[in-house]
Amino acid sequence: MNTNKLSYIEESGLFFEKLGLTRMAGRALGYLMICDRDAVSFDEIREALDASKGSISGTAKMLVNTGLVDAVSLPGDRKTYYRVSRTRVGDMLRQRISMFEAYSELLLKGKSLKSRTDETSEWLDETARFYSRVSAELHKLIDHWESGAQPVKSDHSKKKKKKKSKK
Amino acid sequence: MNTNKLSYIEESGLFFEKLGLTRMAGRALGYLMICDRDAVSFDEIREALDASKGSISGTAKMLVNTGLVDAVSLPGDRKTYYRVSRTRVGDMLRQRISMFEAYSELLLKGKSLKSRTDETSEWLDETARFYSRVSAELHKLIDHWESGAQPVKSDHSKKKKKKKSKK
DNA sequence: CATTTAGTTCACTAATTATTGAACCTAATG
DNA sequence: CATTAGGTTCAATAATTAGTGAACTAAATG
Repeated sequence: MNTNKLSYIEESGLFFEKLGLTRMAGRALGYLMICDRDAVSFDEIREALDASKGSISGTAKMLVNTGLVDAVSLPGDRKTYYRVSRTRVGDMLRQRISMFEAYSELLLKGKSLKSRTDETSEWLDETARFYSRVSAELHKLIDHWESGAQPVKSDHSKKKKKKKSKK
Repeated sequence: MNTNKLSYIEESGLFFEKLGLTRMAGRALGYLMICDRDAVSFDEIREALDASKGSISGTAKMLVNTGLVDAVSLPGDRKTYYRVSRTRVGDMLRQRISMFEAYSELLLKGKSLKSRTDETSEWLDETARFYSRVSAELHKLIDHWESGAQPVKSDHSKKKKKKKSKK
């Protein structure tokens, strides 16, 4: 594999590590993104990343469980293949949104525990409302995008891009 | 301190730990939110959290550096006091948005490294455009909110402010 | 100048976690 | 049935990191 691709794989490893995956999972995902193949076997991933079977085993499970990667099996072939998930683009964001909601709730709970009203309680209240709003707007944005403003899944029809209506 | 507040502090510790702070920093922030005092000294925090000076020292620096907490000093008093930051509500979100932008760029870079067009490259492109859009919309939302759609900072209008005179 | 106050710094401990590599498992194949 | 392919599991290692506590510093106070 060429140097650019190898360093992309490392970059991807570091990026997803920041998001809470393991570095190895980030590497594997980066590899799947750029490897120009429809699906890649367990052992091909292991070799490309120069890692142990144990590590790839855990990594593959993690990526499939979080929905970032799809496992693919083929008739007459006992290997498992992997590829970047065909899920909708918003799926990853939805998880993040739940953090905003949890934050909003944490702030409101904090406010309710206070026994006086002060600038901090006002801040708690406003910030909670803000993140609640952020969450709602993001859900709207995802729904709008996924409802066809942009084509998403391979749908076996002709790819014609419909223009987005102005918001 | 009552049990509810103590467990809120722990809950806050765990929450912010998930966001990448230390557990102690999350505890401190939770404590500042609910402690019903205008500002709290280093040693009061240390005592409330039953932690070491070293830990609170690092924690206080971290919270002030990330803008979540303001340090306050008073004339004729050599202690440093801390309180939940008076920054605008969007400040914390802005940092998160930069991750969406970084993600979008990572995906586009991945696409550019591919030597063929396939479903994965379409996915890379669309997902990149989606997160770029998410980022833009969030910036708009923050600007709108902070520009006065909702009151944010203690301004110099009708809100009455209390003077601190502690010693 | 000596003491006190308010923190800072740092070596160490404790805890967690990713990765390895070898042993193990199980379904398919010879 | 024995072997092999394709993983899974787990004990051990490596690496990172939070928190402690004691030694230290710098500024204010007596």
